[in-house]
Amino acid sequence: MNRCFARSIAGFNVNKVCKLSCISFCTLIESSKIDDPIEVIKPPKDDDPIVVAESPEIPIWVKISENEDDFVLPSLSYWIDNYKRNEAKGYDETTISNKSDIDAKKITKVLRERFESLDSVVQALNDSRVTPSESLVAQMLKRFDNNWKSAYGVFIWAESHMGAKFSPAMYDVLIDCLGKSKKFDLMWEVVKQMVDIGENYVTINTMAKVIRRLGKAGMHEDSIDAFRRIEEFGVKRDLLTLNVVIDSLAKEKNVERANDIYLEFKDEIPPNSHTFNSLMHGWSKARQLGKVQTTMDEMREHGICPDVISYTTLIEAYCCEKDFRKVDLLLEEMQEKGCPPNIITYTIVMHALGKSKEIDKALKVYDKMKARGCVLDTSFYSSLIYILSKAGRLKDAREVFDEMPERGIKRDTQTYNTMITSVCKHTQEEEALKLLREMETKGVNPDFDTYAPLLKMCCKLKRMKVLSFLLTHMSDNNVSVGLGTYSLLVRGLCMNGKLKHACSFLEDAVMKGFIPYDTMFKMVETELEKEGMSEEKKRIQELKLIQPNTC
DNA sequence: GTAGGGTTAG
Repeated sequence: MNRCFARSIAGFNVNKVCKLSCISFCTLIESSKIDDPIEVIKPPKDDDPIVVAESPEIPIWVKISENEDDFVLPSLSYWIDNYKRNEAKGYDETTISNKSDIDAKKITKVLRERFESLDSVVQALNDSRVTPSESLVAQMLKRFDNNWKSAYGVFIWAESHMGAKFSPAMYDVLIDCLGKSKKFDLMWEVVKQMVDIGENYVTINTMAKVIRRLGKAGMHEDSIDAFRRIEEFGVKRDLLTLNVVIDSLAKEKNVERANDIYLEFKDEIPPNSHTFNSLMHGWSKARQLGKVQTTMDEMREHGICPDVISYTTLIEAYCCEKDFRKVDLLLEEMQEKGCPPNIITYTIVMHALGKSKEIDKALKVYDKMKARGCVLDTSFYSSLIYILSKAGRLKDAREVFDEMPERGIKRDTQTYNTMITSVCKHTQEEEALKLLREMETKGVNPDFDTYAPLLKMCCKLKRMKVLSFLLTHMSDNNVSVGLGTYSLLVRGLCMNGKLKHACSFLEDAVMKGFIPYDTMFKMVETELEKEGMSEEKKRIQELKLIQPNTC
């Protein structure tokens, strides 16, 4: 009785009847792309047989809709072609019942619930009767890396079933995840656990993650402190770790402290080019051109010759000042000194020219490189696509994108992201979704930056159905749906008159244990006020008072 | 994780 019959799911032929368990059916429904031409005759309930039949007319989706508004009737028929193709490939029950896939989906389903505490996550996972594996955990940590409670829950649950400790690398992933969510007490607890497991469990990688995550959270003194005490964790305090802390501080807008640390330790730990390059980069980002130059001088005084990275950093600093005359001089100097510019140097120069509306000069850099037979890479092309699109030349940008394979350059995530962003900026919805689909067929993995412009565009166009499709798509592709996503959605929906949806996303974020930015609340409240929706406003204000559970 | 992707609107 636990089996049910389904017909014509997701483009399967009507004549082809497949047997699916309830769970398979639900996972299929959950993972199915938008606008499948199906009609669920009977809503799925546990242990209930399900009958699905093809809708005779337009595709209708009747499943799980509590709110009609969420499921706008489809217009994106081209997704359906995809299914036709899948059908041709013989996509059937065997494909969808792949065990590890099913496990991943089961776990994901469990983790999408809202949990009060870490213990309740672990409990729910215990009840799921899934047997954990190392690869399943790795996948889930990635999928939920913006959601510490789920990630840590999976980790604890799995380790308790595996009968052995995870590898140091897996622990490092957990450390990074907790640091990303600013759960520093928990992060340190895990570091201590690692120390207790045995020697060499904590490595320079672990401590680099700790230092960088503290730095990113603006806790610069804590990150410096972690470096000072690093030997307590069995990691040497050497040039490698010194460079990590200097680089982290320089990147996190605290190059002054980075410089302090360099001065404090330079006698004990003699710096190398890496140290100076990080400092130069920090000064450049702080828009302190003079300091970039003096750091380079100091480098020479230490008997270290500036390398291509030092020069490139200096050039980037002049690019920020739009001093392109000086940039040209430096490019010449590099040639003379036998340290010629490389592809990265040229990409920076071209990009800066393009951003400064000097598109013709930027294209001259491109021509020069082509003429010289330079090997151009994907990042270079992404820059080119970006500046062309920014200059309003979307057609040219697309042409460059299309030409890449002919020139033997593989289009990667970054290339697709740039193209998708460009197309979305011009609100070409179909094109944008086609590109996402193309990524799928070409096996290029999407990341957060792939979805962000698409989600924004959907907010603008009020495409709620596509939006919900994209969110599922994200998670299915192991791109974690975190605070960044919620923030984008709340803002986007608020600004485009989808207030109720903005509220429910805000609520969802709180329930998932995220602490929304103040601006998210403010924006929603102001809009609700404007619309005179006092009931909802009260609800949101109450939401603010909910203190997230820390364990 | 020593240098290259652009983000919040009006």
